[in-house]
Amino acid sequence: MSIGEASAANAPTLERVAELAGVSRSTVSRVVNGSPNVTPEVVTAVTAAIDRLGYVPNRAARSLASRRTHAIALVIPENTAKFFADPYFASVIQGAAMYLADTEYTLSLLIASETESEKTRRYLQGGNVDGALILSHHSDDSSYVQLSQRMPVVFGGRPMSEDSSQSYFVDVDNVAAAREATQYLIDHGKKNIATISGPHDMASGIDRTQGWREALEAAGLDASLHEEGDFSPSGGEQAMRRLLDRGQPIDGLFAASAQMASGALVALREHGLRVPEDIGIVSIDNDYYAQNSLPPLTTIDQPSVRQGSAIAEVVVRLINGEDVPRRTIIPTHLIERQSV
Amino acid sequence: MSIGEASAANAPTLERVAELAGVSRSTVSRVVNGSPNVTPEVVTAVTAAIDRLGYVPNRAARSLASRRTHAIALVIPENTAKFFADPYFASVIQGAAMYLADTEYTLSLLIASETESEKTRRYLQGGNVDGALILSHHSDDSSYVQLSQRMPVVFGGRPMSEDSSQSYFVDVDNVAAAREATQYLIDHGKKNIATISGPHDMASGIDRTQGWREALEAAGLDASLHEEGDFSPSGGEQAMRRLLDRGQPIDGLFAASAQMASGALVALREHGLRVPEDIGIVSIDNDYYAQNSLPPLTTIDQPSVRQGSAIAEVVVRLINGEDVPRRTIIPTHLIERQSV
DNA sequence: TTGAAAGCGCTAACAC
DNA sequence: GTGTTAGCGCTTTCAA
Repeated sequence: MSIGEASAANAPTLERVAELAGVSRSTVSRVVNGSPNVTPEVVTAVTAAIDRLGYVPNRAARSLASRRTHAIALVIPENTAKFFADPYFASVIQGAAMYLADTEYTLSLLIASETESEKTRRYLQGGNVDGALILSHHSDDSSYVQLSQRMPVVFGGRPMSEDSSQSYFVDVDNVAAAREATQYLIDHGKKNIATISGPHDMASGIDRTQGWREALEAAGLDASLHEEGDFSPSGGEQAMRRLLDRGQPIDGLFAASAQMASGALVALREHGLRVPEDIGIVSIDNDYYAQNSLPPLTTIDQPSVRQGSAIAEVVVRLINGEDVPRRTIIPTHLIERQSV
Repeated sequence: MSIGEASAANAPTLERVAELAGVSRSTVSRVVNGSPNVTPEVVTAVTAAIDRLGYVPNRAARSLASRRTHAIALVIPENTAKFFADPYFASVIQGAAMYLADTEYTLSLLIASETESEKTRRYLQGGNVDGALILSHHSDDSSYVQLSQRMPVVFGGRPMSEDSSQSYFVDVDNVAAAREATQYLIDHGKKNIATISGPHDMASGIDRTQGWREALEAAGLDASLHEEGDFSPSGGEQAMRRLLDRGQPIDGLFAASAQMASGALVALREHGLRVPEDIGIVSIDNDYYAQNSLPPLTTIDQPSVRQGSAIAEVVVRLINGEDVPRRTIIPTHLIERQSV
């Protein structure tokens, strides 16, 4: 016998509790599941027996009988290394895990590596979880949108799909956030405002670029200074170089992530450009990069921990059959620091 | 019927596969579990049936019958916010999740908040997982060491306990790493080498301080410049201030984490001290703090992703009844950058 | 309000 | 090598 079997072997069963309390197994089950149709005295007796035995329901048996797993999958996108390097995702996981810690649900971490996507899909479809949380949804992975038809699925960020209106998602208003950031630059007298955007196959990439453009056009300013990054510091650094190489005047930068802004700072320093004297920067994300860059960044705070707890809450409510709005928008706010 | 039940309801069962393949359920079970005692032809037939039906074993039923859950808990310590802010932990989780993605095991994230520690304990003891991974083990939480007696438990980092020799853990050689870092400073002519250490109730905190002291004493240098931090940037910043406030000369600093080193940099800048001209710094961790500080830090790389995959591997092998050494030491190496 | 009985889908002896 | 037979521990009609 391996060590692993030891604990399960001696675990008290519902039947033992029933014997000790002098009732049937059904009754114990009702008490455990909080059924209202049980006499208070019986509840007391059963509860006492449960405490005495230290009874914990066997999750597998429960799942098998009830056809519910009490597990929720958190699907992590293909590019794992980048995923974990980004503090945004860590915060979202944290929020989701913390919310679920107070519920009866457990979080299962799933790595959807490209080679194993079929395995992941099967796992999800195979009734192993009651719901799924999908993060960082690119335009090329539509399988998760399909999954929505078979079980509750909630996306962190608006999913890229024709019928995203059918999906449940929690997001910040990226367009508005980008507009606000850009407007801040405009209000501070900047005239040549560039953007380093996110990838064009991610909703947050597209929407933030749109917000930047809207603000610029509303102010009658040029909106051609656009280079794309991948949300990472090095992506930001390279995009900034390309921007600088254009040889056009730039006095303002809207970076779609603080990580990219921090990378841009490196390129700017190389070129002998000072922030905020020569160029003002506003970014999105209030993470370590925003707080510890030199100078600290004026940025839009998108509460990512809260976004994590929100996607978890939505999926739980969906599982419970509650009526939940398809889109949940988390508010953002601008934090003024020294980069403008 | 809630959405959640939909998928499970139509899911093909092992029995359907058996019918389609014209064999008994036991045989299908054998094929699914890779039993060697099945004719190749039967394997082919059954595999074909499985593919045709898109059969996925029901995890709950399997667990119930086999008394194995195929789930492994990753227990995250009480202070969640700090936990997630530290890239070290994110890397360890990443490593563990990636390793398990290639196995039949699933990772369940458990938040062991102080208010819910009883719940966590119950969950673990209740046969919900086949094994547990414990990170960041402080000296005051001995319950997990006890848990080792009931199921395979592997610690990330040497657990703080009288009988840590009884536990399985994966760690770097913290003493040697700290010694090497300090020696590097000595070799570069530093004479007054301070340390900002980790907490004194964590093994990594204690061991790294010891390594620093050993190197200093071996070189006949003073080992009194010691202030404690909590591995975080702000902890490092405050510790550096206390060090500076002592008014003693300091020309070298060994920081027990890159995060603390990055915080120390802030305090140093305030005092008008330059790195590496006035003071040389070596830290531990090759994370983005080490890479993106100004200047980039000379540091000891402890491969945390690898540590994560190692704890996962050890627990899986333990579950499989294999013989595994109680301690697994991951090698470290020094990366030279510009802080010395 | 409670109990009896019938599975949930799978594994694991045990026979053949 | 393969099938038969019991359950694993729980939920859930259905009666009482």
